[in-house]
Amino acid sequence: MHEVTGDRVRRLITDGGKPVLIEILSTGNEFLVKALTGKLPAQKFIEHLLDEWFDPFRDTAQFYKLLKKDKDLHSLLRYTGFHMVGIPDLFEALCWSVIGQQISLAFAYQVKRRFVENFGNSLEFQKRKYYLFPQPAQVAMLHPDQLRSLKLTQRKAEYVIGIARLFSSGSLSKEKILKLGAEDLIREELLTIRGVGEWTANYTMMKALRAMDCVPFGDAGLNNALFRLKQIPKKENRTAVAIFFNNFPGWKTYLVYYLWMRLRDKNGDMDLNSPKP
DNA sequence: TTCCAGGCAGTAG
DNA sequence: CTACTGCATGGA
Repeated sequence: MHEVTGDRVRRLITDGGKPVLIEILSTGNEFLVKALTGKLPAQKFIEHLLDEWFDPFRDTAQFYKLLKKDKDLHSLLRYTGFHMVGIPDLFEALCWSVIGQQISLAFAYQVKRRFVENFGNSLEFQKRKYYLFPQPAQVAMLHPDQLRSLKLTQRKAEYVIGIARLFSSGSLSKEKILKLGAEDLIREELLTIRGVGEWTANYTMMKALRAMDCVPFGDAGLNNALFRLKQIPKKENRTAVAIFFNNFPGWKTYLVYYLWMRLRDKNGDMDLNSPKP
């Protein structure tokens, strides 16, 4: 769905009309966006997309100040400058988090790739194929067996199709969800969806809605990271996790993101002097 | 072989 | 309310 080379990324987008392949170049101070095929959507549309995707205007100074207060968290400061990558499309975010439930990330990526390549609209440019995430209306018509063959479980196949139906029928949309306002109300609403539990609701809210205080309780990776950094006594201790995060009001989501990055760096022996992003 | 992955719904008590 | 179980695959 997106292709990164050096300081630029290509991605197929649509504002409801014909899909357009765009290329975004980051200079460090600004994004330069151009259409490689077709016509670039309105400036407002592009600005909004970049906002939701890269969160460029977030002032993280306060967050780093909080990290500095705890010695055990100093290793997270090596990610200074990283802003959380979002998933602007709510349908995609929900599907992705359902797909990723309970399985390793590597496997989850494989499944998502198969899903996108089988059911997403695509466009070829310079001999490479670029995909949009599958549209709800199309997914709504699938039979669970079509998703099972991509290695989703029967349950997950039902969840994904069910979510697609909610979107294609119009009973669920990002606009409607945002209109609820308070994070608690949104979380409550998401939890009524079959296949969406606490983990998925929080993951979706942080990635698609940019809610700032989301903690995906129960997350295996998160628990591991906190245990390694000596922030919780045992790997599974919901209360300890909650207490830990309460020290970071307004930054819980970012802290989760940084902890996930920290986990990726294996044993934490990354060179602290490596260049910053 | 067993255990665990960026969980959830359904059921029993 | 909490505790338990089946789901399904793949890597360690």
